[in-house]
Amino acid sequence: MILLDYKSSKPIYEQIIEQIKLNVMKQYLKPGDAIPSVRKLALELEITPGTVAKAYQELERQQIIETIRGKGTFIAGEIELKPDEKKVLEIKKRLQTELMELKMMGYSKNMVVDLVVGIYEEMCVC
Amino acid sequence: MILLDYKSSKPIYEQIIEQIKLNVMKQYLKPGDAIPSVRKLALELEITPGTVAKAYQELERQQIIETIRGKGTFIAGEIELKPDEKKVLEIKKRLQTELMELKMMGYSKNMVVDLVVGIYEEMCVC
Amino acid sequence: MILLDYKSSKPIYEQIIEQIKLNVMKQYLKPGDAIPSVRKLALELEITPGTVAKAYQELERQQIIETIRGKGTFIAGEIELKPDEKKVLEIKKRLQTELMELKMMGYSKNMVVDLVVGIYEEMCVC
Amino acid sequence: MILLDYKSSKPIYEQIIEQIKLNVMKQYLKPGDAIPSVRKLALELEITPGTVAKAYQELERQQIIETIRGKGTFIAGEIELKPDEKKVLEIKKRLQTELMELKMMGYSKNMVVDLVVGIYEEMCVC
DNA sequence: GTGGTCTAGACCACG
DNA sequence: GTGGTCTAGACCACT
Repeated sequence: MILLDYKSSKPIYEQIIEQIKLNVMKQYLKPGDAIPSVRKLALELEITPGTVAKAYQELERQQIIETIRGKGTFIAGEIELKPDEKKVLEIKKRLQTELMELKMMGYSKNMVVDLVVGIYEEMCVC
Repeated sequence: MILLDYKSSKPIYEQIIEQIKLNVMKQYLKPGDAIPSVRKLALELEITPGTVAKAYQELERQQIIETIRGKGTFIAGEIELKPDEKKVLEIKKRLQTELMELKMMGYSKNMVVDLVVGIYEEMCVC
Repeated sequence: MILLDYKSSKPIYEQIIEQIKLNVMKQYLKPGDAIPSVRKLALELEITPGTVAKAYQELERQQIIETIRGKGTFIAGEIELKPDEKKVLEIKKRLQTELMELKMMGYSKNMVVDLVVGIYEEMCVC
Repeated sequence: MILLDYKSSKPIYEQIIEQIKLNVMKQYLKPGDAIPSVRKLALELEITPGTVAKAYQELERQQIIETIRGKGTFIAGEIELKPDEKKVLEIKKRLQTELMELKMMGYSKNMVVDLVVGIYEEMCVC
């Protein structure tokens, strides 16, 4: 369910966050579903519990998951869509970096759009 | 010409690389144009020369610039477009991360496409 | 009568203690009134009896309730007001934390006082 | 400058967060001021660097401080006051808990207001 | 059983 | 020098 790239420079805890978000978006994980306990996932991924805990805490901060004391961790009931101007700006900057790389490799506007649409559609059930 | 965000988590040297590439793409910098020496740029940006040197080294490796001993540093004659499968894959992964964030903020496919087209067009003279 | 927030970081048993105290203060519960047995309340709140028992023990220690073997549990006859210097100090510390958060959100002194008065008045029959 | 209560049940990293916020509010720390490095503060407080790092990361998330790569950590330039409905509700709940305790010790409305005003005024320069 | 916190180290990239 | 990440444990409170 969660695949890590241990060689990646992207921190493991961020990879976990992303994978779970992706699973939620693809509706493999639905509101109320339990996700593995910190220790269980740590064993499964062969990492230390602290790293999983860090990921879970960030996900809880983002209200993607909810922890119930002594019970476990669950996908949050309602995930609110709140557009955040500041965050969009950051994302735009990062997108620019990537689009620039593509453009330098000869990607035209249409090719870029096709690529983006492909990624977007693959990401959801819509 | 080069604007740095010292608070950003993106390394300064990467920001320099990116800004110079952007200038090339917007044709503010054309093949053969001189770019400031390491020391001069370091002074201008109020950073240490080592950081600028690191950026220039990487740009030279990517054949965006050329250093001619005793003369200075220049934008490379011809920048070749070489689509690199591996690199595209990496970019796709990073794009997915960003698109996911947008989707979680309520961005529809069309909104994402608009955003991307906007960034792409702003990036070039086309 | 007792509402729990299972997602809250505040322990369930503490929530029970607080809710019962609140009921006493609002005079929904008066000296001599019976309160549900541990098992009954546990069933009602869908939690384990141990958690309810823990709450009742603490309430008994604070002389808010009294357990009469074979009869049940009741609101204590007279609840004494004993100002406890040490406890007030602890409360002040915690209040400071909360007031600081409010201040950082732009709450002026008057706004804070209004808020506090509102909470206080809502809490009692006065 | 930062005093910890090692016996407190309040996590050390939260105590650090609070103390720094307090210092900012009292204007002992002003925008642009450097705060001790993770290692330095850890040595000073005789705790491990990880705990300090956790506090600093949370403060950065709240935009109270800013870290500049390889340089250090500084008080943020502008601290924005953004009232957050949800957060206020949480604070109200916690305030209710504390006010209830006070009321049970015989504190009248006026006494509570005096206490709160005292804490608020002590907290700032205003 | 659960998650939260903390220790005492380590390694890394950055400037 | 700086902060960020991670390990491999430990202890705690809660259910």
